[in-house]
Amino acid sequence: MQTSRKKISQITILDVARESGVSYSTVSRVLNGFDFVKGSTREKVLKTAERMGYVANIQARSLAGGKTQIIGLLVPGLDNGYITEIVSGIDQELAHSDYDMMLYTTHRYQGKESLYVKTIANGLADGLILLVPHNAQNYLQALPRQDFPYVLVDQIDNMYNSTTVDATNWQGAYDATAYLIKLGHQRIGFIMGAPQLNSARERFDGYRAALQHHRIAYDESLVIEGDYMTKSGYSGAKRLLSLEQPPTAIFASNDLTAFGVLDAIHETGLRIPEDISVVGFDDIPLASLAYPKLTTVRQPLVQIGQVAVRLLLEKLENPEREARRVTLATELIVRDSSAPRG
Amino acid sequence: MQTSRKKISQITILDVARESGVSYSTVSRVLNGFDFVKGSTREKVLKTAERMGYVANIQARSLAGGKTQIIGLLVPGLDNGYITEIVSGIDQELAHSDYDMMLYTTHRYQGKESLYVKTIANGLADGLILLVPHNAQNYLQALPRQDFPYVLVDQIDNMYNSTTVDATNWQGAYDATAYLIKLGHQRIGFIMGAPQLNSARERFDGYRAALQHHRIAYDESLVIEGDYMTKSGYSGAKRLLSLEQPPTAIFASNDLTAFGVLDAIHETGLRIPEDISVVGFDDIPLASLAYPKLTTVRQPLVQIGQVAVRLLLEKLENPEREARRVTLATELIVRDSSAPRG
DNA sequence: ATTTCAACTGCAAACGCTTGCAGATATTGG
DNA sequence: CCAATATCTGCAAGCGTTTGCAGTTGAAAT
Repeated sequence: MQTSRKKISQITILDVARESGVSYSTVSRVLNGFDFVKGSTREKVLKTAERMGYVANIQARSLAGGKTQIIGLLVPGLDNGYITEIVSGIDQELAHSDYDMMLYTTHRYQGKESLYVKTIANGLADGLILLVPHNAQNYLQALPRQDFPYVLVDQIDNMYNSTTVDATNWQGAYDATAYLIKLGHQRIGFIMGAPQLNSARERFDGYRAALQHHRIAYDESLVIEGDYMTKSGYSGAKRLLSLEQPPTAIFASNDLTAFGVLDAIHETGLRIPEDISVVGFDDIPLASLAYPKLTTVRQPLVQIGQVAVRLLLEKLENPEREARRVTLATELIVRDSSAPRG
Repeated sequence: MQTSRKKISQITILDVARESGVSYSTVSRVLNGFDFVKGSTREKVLKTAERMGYVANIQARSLAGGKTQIIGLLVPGLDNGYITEIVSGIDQELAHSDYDMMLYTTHRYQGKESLYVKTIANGLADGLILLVPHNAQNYLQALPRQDFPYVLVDQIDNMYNSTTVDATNWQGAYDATAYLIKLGHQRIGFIMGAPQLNSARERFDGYRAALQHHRIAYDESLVIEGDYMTKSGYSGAKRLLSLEQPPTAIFASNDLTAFGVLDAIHETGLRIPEDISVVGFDDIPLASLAYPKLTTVRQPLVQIGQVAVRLLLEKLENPEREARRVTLATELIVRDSSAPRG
């Protein structure tokens, strides 16, 4: 048997009730802002609670069926500017609300993912934001109630008609590719993201559409499957550069990947952008600090987070509200890593 | 009155008990790994729980006095590579354990800080890690039990004899300053961090000690009070550069500040490092991506997080364990932003 | 075959809160 | 001044667990 953890003198609703001479249910009602409590009583209770340093016990509140004023946030990890930017947006927006954030990292470990969802939805939180879950369905199945309020970020799902926030992945990729074509590039390498994410697929589609639209033949050897990580950009670029006829530009599916590409190119001694252009996607803070400064497709990451929160709060306020999908616009940011074909 | 949230069919310990034909307390004991349960019974219960998709209700468990297997983490915000690196370390280390992380951001808003501490320590989590709390005392006072297990990161406190992890701030600053002096710099600007943090004070002391030790007169006009933010680096550098006799090197108290310094210098057209050297502190991931690559004092940020977790887990396993302070070594990383005085 | 004891299992209370319902207290009109 | 009503308050049950204590079982010892 483990050491039994003695609960020492927590100040409870009962203490506050005793101290202010009312019943504990009245205290509860005051604390929850219900009507039917005389103004003077309310004042008195509030003051006593304050004075005694009362802090509600969330677990008890939740157990009893009350609101926790917590919203859960599930992210794969924190090792990535893309995610931390969105989290930051969520955090900012939540700071204006009465809700607190509880963040869980899954490390993409499937076991934990659905466990967390269940735990959170069991009452630990009032709502849930899922950040790029690899396969949303798995998560959503774990929801104990169909109507538990949640929002999906950057991952659509076709099965459950979920409320979703994402960006114009297709259009962004199209724009970037078209921009490179306009610069005179014909052989444009593409390093894809993790194919199970639909952002990756959409960007790929955008890339192909731009090629086709400009009557450039699609060359499979120029497309490398990656996983949105720096390493895959590095190895992908290495492969592209070793082709008999290497590309004159590389479009990486995200900035992290682009950094790997930058690295690989630097190693070969080629100059950027004189010898080869590089374009990324996301515009994480690092992008403008890289050398050379990265041309990229900006996703409004902070805003994505903010919108996710707003949608969730809407849903929380009005559970009847139907699901909707908000897609924010991307924007091509031209910096120093791209130039006309030499 | 708000909409009452109906609890829909959560699978409880009772369901599992009924299904496997034992009492609910036996199920509880199986789930908590206690002895005194027949092997066959244990198996059966485990299997049934698995099959039924049972997930423990943390709130109930906590209320009843059990362990939550959650450790709380309080950080000022997520908008800072320094913090996210440490958090990442914490996260990594926790991933190997049976504990989950719950992260709260305080935005340095005092009201929330002690509220969170109370909430968490009320049983929501089994332990607590405090990341750079502006004034640790405030937090620690809020602890309902003196012996609630917690660890302070990068902030010592003299009052409560807390378990602490930090880095050799003094030595790191001393080393950086001495390095600049060795390069021939005599007028070395210093931009301080938020003075209420003792890391800021220690670094300042290290800077002064190095000057003194090398018999360079301390010049107050070369020291600017900052707050560890990029903006303060920018404005601080502007001020330093507009001195009649501007410094030939600037030591910024952290990398974020150094980025501001870089910016300000770039604007004036001065070259780095030919005209002026810049040194930072922390070595956040951005540091090696900045232009020019930043010379800086590396703190083992990820490791700091990991150590914090390890100390906390130790304490959790053995509550009798006395508090201790672990100070990790810093290391000067020379990159491209510093050079001999021209 | 009985007793004895270890090995196991179950009951019930408790954790701090919310909330339906009933009861109490003002407040008003007759 | 009383009844009727509106307004407020309190009791008690219940949320899903843990755990002390008492009870049951079964095998070994007599």
